[in-house]
Amino acid sequence: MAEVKVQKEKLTVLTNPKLEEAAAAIEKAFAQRKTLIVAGKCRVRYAGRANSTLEPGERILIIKADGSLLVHRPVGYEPVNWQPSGSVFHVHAKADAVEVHAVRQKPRESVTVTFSEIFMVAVLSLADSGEFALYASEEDMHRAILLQPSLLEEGFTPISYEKKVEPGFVDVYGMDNHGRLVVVEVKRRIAGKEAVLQLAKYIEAIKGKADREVRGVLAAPALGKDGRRLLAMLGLEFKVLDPKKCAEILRKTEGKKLEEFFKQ
Amino acid sequence: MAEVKVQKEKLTVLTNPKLEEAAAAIEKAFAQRKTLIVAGKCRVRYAGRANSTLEPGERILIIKADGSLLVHRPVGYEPVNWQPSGSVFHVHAKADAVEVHAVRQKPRESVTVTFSEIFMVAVLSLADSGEFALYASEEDMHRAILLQPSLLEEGFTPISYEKKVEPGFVDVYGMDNHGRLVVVEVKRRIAGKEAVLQLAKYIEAIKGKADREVRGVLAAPALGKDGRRLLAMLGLEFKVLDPKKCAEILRKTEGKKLEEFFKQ
DNA sequence: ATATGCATGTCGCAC
DNA sequence: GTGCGACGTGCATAT
Repeated sequence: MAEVKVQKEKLTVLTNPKLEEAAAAIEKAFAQRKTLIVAGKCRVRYAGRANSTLEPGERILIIKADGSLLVHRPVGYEPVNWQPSGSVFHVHAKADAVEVHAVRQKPRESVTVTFSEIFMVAVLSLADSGEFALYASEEDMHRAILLQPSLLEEGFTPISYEKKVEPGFVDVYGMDNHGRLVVVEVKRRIAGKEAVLQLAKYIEAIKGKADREVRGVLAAPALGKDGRRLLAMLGLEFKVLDPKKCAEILRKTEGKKLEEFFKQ
Repeated sequence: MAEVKVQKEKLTVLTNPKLEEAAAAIEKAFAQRKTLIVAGKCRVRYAGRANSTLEPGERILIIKADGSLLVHRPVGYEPVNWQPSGSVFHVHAKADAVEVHAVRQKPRESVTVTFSEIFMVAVLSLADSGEFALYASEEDMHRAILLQPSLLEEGFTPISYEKKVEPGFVDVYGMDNHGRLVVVEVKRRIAGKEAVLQLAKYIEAIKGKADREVRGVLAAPALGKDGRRLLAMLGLEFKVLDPKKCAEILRKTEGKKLEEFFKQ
């Protein structure tokens, strides 16, 4: 076993520790609310909304201070087992195994990772206050239409956004230059059948209440061919709207006019 | 810097390496298709389907042999940035930074992680052939109904499963003891409005083709109250079906009768 | 607490 | 490749 401690608070790494040493380090990491990385041979069981078993193999276990847990196999983007934040952890050193137990309530579920070998234990104190910003989300597209309604069509005037109607929420809702109501469904990806159906649903809800003519417009970067058929059948319209372009518009205008819309 | 190499093939850990040493180790890990874990202070940029920026902070970077990448902040179940498998990596050692670049095609997108400090580099060879099995999935519920149709109701006789109808796939499709067609939509969670709508859609498609009476049954562990209203309005039915119970039935019967259904 | 819809969703399967 | 729906989806938000 080799232990390397650097800057007591920052990083402790054990390589090929004895199982009991590993267990002690893991326990300590829990107590100190540190970030924990364990690599080793383990078996995993999950019981909760579903059940799962994972036979022995070499994986990476990550446990964070907020009570989230990840088990990663050596391939794949997704964790094979996990626990969202808010879990409570316990570790048991057995004769020839170290068992890490994670339980969360609501829903009641648990993950048990049983290590028969441990290659590495890393305990980290990570400080991270860096801001994360995402551009070109659907929300950005909504905002861009509100800021620059001509993106949708000349003469379009927004009335409200994310308006609650019976079946759910209308993304953007406004009026065209002929006085007709326009219901807009926005999608950040190629829109399919379900987007068209969603729009149709809203249209029906609005038509039932309004005495004006109502148009339905699906705004998305593209329209899948399945959606195209349905759209035509239902007498709805499509408008090309690129998320990146919307993000660009927001960047330029700095969103200075947005407050009027957002406080309504 | 402290380097600990153990079992050359299995594990190499650098703690507080100089940036150029870290870069070399990372490069080598890419070349050898190993699993890589880097902890350090970094900034992250993503450009692709959307764009994102993440200002400097201390995080964990994981890169797997299959070309998947994860950036984990010290809190949260989800990676703040990622790249699914199939990405190609490059590392650049700069004067006061190490830049890791991940690019994938289709969709074209890239993640760049720029480390200004590196606390740890761990390079691992992980062997994992352990089988993963999940129980109580929706698929298990389908199977359980086929094996033991009385779960749905006495006298139910399955005709087919995952039958293609115009709007999509019917989960299970059969006949009741009055000779009426039964369309079954299965959900492994509390069923809401969208499950009811999905069922209604299928019913309409079947009704158009069949000359018999058609019943629609939603089978799920529970029904949300929104779903309840809609279900009543549309004249559909609900049957309690517990995923765990279905998994139990499969476990007992060992699925010996399943082949007849699956080969059809 | 429940309901609703987005997500850089990812993934697997069928056509 | 594209379409389609499941997922232990997770997550934020609004009621």
